[in-house]
Amino acid sequence: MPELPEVETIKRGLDKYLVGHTILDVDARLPRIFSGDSKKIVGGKIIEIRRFGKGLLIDLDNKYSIAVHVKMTGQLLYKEGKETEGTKGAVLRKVDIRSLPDIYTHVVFKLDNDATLFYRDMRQFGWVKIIETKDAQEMPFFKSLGPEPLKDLTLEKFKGIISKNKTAIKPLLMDQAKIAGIGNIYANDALYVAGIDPRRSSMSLSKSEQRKLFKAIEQVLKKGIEVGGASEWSYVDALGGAGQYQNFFQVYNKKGKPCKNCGTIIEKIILGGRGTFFCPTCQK
DNA sequence: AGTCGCCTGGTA
DNA sequence: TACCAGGCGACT
Repeated sequence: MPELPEVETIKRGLDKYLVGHTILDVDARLPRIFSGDSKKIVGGKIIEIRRFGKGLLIDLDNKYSIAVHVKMTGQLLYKEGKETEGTKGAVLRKVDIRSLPDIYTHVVFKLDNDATLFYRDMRQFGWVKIIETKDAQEMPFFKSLGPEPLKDLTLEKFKGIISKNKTAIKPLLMDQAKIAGIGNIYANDALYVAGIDPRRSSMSLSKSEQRKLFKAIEQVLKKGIEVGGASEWSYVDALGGAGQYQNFFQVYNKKGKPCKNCGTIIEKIILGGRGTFFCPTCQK
């Protein structure tokens, strides 16, 4: 699920529903995606959810944390207690929480008050790790992240990153070590909003283009968060609900459709191994 | 910097 | 049947 706005939406859902619960039991059904000692978190109370790039940390009050990366199809799904079961799950649209756990559910966290947290992942690319909270920043994934848009990625830092690299601008935006959180959807859309060809060498951008791209990144990420992320594929929020950013795609997944600005047909190429969509007229 | 592998499912 | 998919890491 993927990118910053989607993971942020999950985080906010977990803030609302998961914090305060005590973990009573952990059932790791697919050991390949699970690491660490599940016994360490039993009895721990969830006190905070933190997001770094596309990764999440669920902190407990006993010095342990659950680190989660959902990669392409992972989902963190919260089901409330029996007394009110269905009032949240029933309105669900993409994943019916009442049907869990199913064959794609790989970790089940049994919580107090009859609530449950499920980690569900069709493609099994994601991971769940039990770690000591103090070790989180030392994990390779979290340690390698660059600055975050909408947080510590300032225009000055962005200009520095852009001007020091000669790689194509789109793969650079998606390099988590350079900038954390941008994935394929928002990289495509931000470059469209900024009017920049995704194949351009990063260092070839003018000062004005650097500023436009910085603003475009903030704009598309903010919009993504505002509408709860993009549920074009399997992404859902913590209650199994769909986001709406797919209705606001500028160029992502729009091959063959007319550009919203000039009507030119949107093209698709492969860049850095990923599908890349752009308007050959508006993006130079 | 590019390609492949990890997996499963949806679509042409 | 072949190719595609919000990611990432380990290879060349």
